[in-house]
Amino acid sequence: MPAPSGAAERAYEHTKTRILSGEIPGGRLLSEGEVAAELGISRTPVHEAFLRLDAEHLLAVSSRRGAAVVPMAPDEARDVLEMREAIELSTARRALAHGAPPVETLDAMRASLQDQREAAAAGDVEAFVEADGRFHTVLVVASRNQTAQQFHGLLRDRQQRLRRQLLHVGPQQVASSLGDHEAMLAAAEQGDVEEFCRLVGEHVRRHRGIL
Amino acid sequence: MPAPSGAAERAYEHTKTRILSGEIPGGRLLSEGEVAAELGISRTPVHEAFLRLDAEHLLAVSSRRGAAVVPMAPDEARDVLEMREAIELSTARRALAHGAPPVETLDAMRASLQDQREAAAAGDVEAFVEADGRFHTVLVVASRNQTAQQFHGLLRDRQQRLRRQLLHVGPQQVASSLGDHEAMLAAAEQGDVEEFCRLVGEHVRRHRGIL
DNA sequence: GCGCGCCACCTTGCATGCAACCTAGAGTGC
DNA sequence: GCACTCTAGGTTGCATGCAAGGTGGCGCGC
Repeated sequence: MPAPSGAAERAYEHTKTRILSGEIPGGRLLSEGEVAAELGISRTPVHEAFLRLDAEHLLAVSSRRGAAVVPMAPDEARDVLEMREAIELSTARRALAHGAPPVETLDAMRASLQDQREAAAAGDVEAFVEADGRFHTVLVVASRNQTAQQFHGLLRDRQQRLRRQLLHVGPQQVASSLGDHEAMLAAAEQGDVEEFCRLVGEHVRRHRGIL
Repeated sequence: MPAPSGAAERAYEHTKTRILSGEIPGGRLLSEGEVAAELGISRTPVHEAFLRLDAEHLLAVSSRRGAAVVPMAPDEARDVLEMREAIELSTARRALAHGAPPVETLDAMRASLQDQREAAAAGDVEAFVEADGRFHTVLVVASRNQTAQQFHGLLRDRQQRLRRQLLHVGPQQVASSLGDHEAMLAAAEQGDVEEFCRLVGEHVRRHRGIL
């Protein structure tokens, strides 16, 4: 996101960042005027931003009552993980349908994996989570299914929020994920679809166990 | 859709219906003022409706150039079908995880199937398509995965549009689908997850063959 | 005839104003 | 003390107005 030129875009990014980071707790009421005053813009673009966030199920706007940050149900983590698994399996099957993917794809996975190793070595959990997300996105993008990319992006946002508030990513999770990812990359390099899908399933199951 | 009380909601439903039905061809330029004048409301709620439609990838709004109805790429049908398969497989696995689903779920499937039989007998393709969509939604709802329901709803909208413009649903497709659905219901009644998933795969593959 | 620049029109983005509506709280009757 | 009403504040929904930006077409120079 280079430059949020429009006021509506600024309001959207501003509010979304604050919700995803957990700076605004779930259940908290936001008002359009409040955000508008913070950013020095009018209520109109803030209204649009709130509607977008409502469509992403991050905010629940009630007519003439205000907008509440959607609190996270314990089931939500399970739902989001399940959808991510479904989408990543489906896109992986397509991306690996004709054997190993092109070098650019593998290089992107390798680069992300290298970042993960460095972040893990440095104990930088934030950087690891970021690289982790990128790793899982590579094959989704490589599948060239734009709908899948759209859905996967929405899921990543919500999972980021879950991770901050429900899960506590510790060193052992980092190490475990890193190992899973290395195995997944190896399977992708050999174009072994079934093995890759099996690993995705295990990976998700492990995440789910943390709940 | 009981009563579109708000002006923004009216503008949304109005425009969406016209896009999905194919009344407005792909590539056609729409302007907010045009729709606002048609409905006798101001541009503000129309603007909001356009943004929602843009988020659903039905409309592409360009700043100060107008909004174009997104033309349908031939790949889009494949993408949408693939995502539907992924979501329906995932939700079916959960809904059937503990054997046969509750009676309400099976009854909903049976009711939709009965509507399909009647529509097929009467040669009413529109009614069949409607009941078809309901059938596929039953297990998604039964999975109680709200994210899946949200995604599946978006996919149904886009598939409806594809069906009107790319596919031509004829009597043989109706008969074929009806047969598939009956087999799927039987598998659901017996709680046979693997058989159900296999049938979903075949069903989707058959649809895909029409392209 | 052909290419180029300018201008008028059309479009959206945002600010502002007003009215409807919901909610919380004080005040009143019992 | 308790329930009820009514009012005052706050919030959104929508209309309107204005300005910035893009597009197409006309006219001019060649």
